[in-house]
Amino acid sequence: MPHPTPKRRNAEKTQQAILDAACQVFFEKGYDAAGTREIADRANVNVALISRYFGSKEGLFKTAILPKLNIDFMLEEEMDNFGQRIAEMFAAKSGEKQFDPVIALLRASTSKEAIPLLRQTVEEQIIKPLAARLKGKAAYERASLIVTQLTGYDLLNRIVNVKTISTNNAEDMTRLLAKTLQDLVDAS
Amino acid sequence: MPHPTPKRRNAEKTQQAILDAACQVFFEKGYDAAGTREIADRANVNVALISRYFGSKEGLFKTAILPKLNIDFMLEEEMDNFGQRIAEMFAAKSGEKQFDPVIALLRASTSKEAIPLLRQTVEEQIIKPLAARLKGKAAYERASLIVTQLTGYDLLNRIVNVKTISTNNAEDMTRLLAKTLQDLVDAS
DNA sequence: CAAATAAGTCAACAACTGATTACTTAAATG
DNA sequence: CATTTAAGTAATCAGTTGTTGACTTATTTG
Repeated sequence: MPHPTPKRRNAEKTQQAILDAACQVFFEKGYDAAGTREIADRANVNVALISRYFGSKEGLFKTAILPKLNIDFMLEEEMDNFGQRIAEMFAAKSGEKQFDPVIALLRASTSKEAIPLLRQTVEEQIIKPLAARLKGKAAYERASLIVTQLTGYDLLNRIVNVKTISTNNAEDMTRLLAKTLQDLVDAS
Repeated sequence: MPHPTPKRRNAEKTQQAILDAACQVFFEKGYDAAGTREIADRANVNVALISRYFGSKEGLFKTAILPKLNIDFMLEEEMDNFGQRIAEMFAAKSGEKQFDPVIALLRASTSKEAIPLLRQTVEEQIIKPLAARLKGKAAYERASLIVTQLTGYDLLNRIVNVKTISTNNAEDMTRLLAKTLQDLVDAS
């Protein structure tokens, strides 16, 4: 008896299962290397349902990953200790294996189809709101450099796994990163 | 008469043609998206010769790209204007379409097979020599943060093509990047 | 309960991937 | 010049990719 209860049908739950599985696989493998069949298998769902519900792999990526990108929680508190807060946060998630939308996006950052989505998200959802919180001149430029620093940090630390970043001296690393970021926040 | 002179045979030149074409294609498309057939076509060479001369696509990548990564020329001059020099250099190559090994490596940075090669190169060929040129404490940590900043800058500026980085205010951008880098060089 | 609709399945397509094998042809060697 | 060695070619393998159309089955509606 392979199917005692032949599985209740529920489009909404199926779509959610696909979205959850997509997050996991895109996070682990990036855009290109993530196969629709693997996503469907992990969701315990037929491959064809991806096309049915999300149109295409690109549509699935858009629906699953992009909305998770939100840095509001980084900007809620005061900005005079932004550097320290963020540096500690990035250091803390160094070893994390759990889903992280930033890593998912970075792993997709070299895929032809994902780049336009990524570009818009970085501009609108990340740099723009950050710049809005910066007082003084050249807010966009400073925001951009904060984002490039954090981007490179996550890329080399968590994707390329460069040892000198994660293992050397975590305290020094966090302190220096905090200072670098805060200087960009405070710069005039 | 399709072949008036049926093409002189020269293994060395053939290998060089493959290497040159490989640089171009890896630079343009990254590791995964670069196909062996396209590389062979651009080199005007049969696909099978890639396997013959370089064993595999990975072997070709290793031979073609990795040796081009060399930051010695960045470290030859004095370090008290490092920030300004490098910031100007990175700003200048913003619009470049020509082969750049850094971009080639970045475009490969999310490919499973290329990551180990990339990691070792970043550690040994980039962070290590840079750290050796930094006086004071936490040289490795400061070198790492310089590299992460430049990595993120190139990734978002030249691969993702984030507009706020390239088009907004180039002067401010260069000035701020120069200061950020120099502070990390001078930090104690 | 029967008909209509929605949900899910299956098999296949067409395009592509990296790599290999057996082959042909040119160049070098004696 | 004949033979050996090296260089290059063509066809193909086995695998994967995203996507689709025809089908079956469950759920809801009248």
